[in-house]
Amino acid sequence: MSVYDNLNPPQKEAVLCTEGPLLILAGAGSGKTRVLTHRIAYLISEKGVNPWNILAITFTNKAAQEMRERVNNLVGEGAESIWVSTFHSACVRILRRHIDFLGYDNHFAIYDTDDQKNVMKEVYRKLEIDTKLFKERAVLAEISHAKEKLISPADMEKEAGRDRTALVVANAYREYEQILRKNNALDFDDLIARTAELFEKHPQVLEYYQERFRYILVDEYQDTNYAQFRFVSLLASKYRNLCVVGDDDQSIYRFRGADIQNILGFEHDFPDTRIIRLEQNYRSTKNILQCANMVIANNEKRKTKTLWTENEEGEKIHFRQFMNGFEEAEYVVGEVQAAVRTGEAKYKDYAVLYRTNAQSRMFEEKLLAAGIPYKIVGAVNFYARREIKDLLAYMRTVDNSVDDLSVRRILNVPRRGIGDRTQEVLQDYADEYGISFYDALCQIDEIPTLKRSAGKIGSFVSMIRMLKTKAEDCSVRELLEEIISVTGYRDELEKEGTEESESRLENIDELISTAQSFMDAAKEEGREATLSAFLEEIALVSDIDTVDPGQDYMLLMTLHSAKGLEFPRVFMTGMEDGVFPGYGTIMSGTQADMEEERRLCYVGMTRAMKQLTLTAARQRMIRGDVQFNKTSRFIHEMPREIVDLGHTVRETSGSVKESMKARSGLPFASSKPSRGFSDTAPGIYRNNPYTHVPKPAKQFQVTAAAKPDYQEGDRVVHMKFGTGVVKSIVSGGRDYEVTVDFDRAGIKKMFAAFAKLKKI
DNA sequence: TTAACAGGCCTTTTT
DNA sequence: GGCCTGTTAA
Repeated sequence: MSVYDNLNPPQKEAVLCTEGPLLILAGAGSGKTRVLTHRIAYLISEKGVNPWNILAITFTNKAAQEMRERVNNLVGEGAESIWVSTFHSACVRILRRHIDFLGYDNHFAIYDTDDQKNVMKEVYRKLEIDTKLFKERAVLAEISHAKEKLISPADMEKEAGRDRTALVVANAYREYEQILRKNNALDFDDLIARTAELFEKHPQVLEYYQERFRYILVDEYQDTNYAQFRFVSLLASKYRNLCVVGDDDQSIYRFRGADIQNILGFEHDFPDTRIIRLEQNYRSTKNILQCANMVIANNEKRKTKTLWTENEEGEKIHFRQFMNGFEEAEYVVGEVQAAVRTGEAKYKDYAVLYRTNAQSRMFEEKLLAAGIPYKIVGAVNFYARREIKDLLAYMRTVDNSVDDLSVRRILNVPRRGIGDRTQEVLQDYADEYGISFYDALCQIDEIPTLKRSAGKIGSFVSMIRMLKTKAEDCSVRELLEEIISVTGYRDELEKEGTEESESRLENIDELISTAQSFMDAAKEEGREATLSAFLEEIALVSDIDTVDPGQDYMLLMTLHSAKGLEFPRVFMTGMEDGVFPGYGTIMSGTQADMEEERRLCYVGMTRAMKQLTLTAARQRMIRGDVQFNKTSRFIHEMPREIVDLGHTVRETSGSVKESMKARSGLPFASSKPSRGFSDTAPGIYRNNPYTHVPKPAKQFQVTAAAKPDYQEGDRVVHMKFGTGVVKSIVSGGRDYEVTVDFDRAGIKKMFAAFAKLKKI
């Protein structure tokens, strides 16, 4: 009896089939991590493959960590030389060694979204782009998409042709790249794109890694983008031992460039592919699975498959609707509290999932009040906090003073009386002589116009110099502590004495302990704890990675963050049209967009092992004002006979159960959406002890905005965009969404109440 | 040069 | 509701 006998037949087949391209279509909870880890073990112990020759790629650090642990347990000796990492960190490792082939310094910095925005600001200033006409976010998104497809600024420019708008973006892209290069920095997309470029331009480097990684495994293949596909296929093209695992039904990152074609066309990209399907689910109850299957079956674009399970039938799916988000949160908190009190469950058995991060606030308040331990994943990344970024910018300056962005960030933090004006002069000087911002600081005496600030800048420079010297022979932690004290950063916050400064200080302490544990970990693994390595690790860490399974707290996160995780009990909240699926998808989305939302729903549902509760609110505060939403269309797609609606139902209007019975036999999916659950009679679902007495119905009438006094085809004038023609007017619940083709600014979509268009 | 205030604009989703 | 930008007063 070997370890492989515990696998079911298709799983076993996937483990044993080690040579050549292999596509494993693994449904949710079908044990794919198990297959991957056993496969690695099999390669090493049965096939005599050198661990050194194996590369396993995952999407999140957490998944990588988990796989690493399981591989370690299975393999023992030699496991540490297997590369188990995310796309991003694998690429960083490669680039640190070989990016000099592309003319970069191997000490490059990694820019996060925040840094990218700052670079963009500089681009706008240089090219005199109007922030009103081109949103930074949008341009950055386009650049990102270009990089995901390995499109260079030159390609983009060609493609733009004579399209003015597209040309501006292409120019911005080129300038953006120049700044990054000058700062010796890469953004997230670059990590992949530059590695692919490196492989393509330097065959000898590619060959080195092809020899190194003879066996490649890729998890979550449905979420890879073109650049990642390139990276993987280049690496695998020599030995062709490529095993990818994925599930087209769980593809939820199309918006950031994931190309579902990668998985659907895998057999085409790699002829002679063996395909194995894993359809037995080991995670969820029959009811949960059936419900999820029913929902996903509404998608047209998918490889049809049906998950099944031998698990017990389990509880019904619970659905509860409330008057507002407030009561929804109270219900969730109450349920958890009750179950924990009776010993039926632990906090860590629970996860609360929602569509957007903004929805976490309500739950956070209630949990805080109830004294329940919880952790919110991903709301504001720890490393994105101001104080942390400031301190990291100091460290980055010490590490790589060509990184203008970091130097500029800290030049006047804490306040040193060096203002914008001075910065501008310095930047101009640096630009003129083609030197870095930091070098300009060093040459302050050469700039006559800055006599007055020369002293302040001089002392800043000597402080950085001192830190640089210090960094050479002290640990990361010592350097950090030195920075905190010598800059007066801590003193400044301590003087403030507000609640906010208090929490900032706490964060700083946490950063210090992060540095310490980084050093400890490095020591244990026999690595050197260099400053660069520390900065790199931090750049690639996300929130979910810091979840400690030993602690008993409940988790709150977006549906996206939940992918790859499982919980005994799951709440999916905000199940309303307009929230989930989102407003934008309903109003202006394509069918493909809606299908992605549905897959997201499927992902959420299949996270649950034993208990799944769906909640919705009738009215909800969104962006400051109240919105009224129908129950999510996804709810209506679930089979009603396995959904429990709660029991406390107002008798007068006929119980819900009664009215349901009248349509018995019909799954929700086939009754008209608006009738499946009552959306018209408020106050029916008084199904929890916290529910307040419902208010009179008229309070919940939707008061639509006044219809605009222009029509389709009319010429209108807008304050900023000038004149244009109205293309369409769509009623969007509380306001009208107007699409206008402006003479100068192009096509814009806007809300009538905001836009204040005037007919001319 | 900076702090304080008003107004615009916004939201998916993340490595 | 909160973040960012631009304006103004000190």
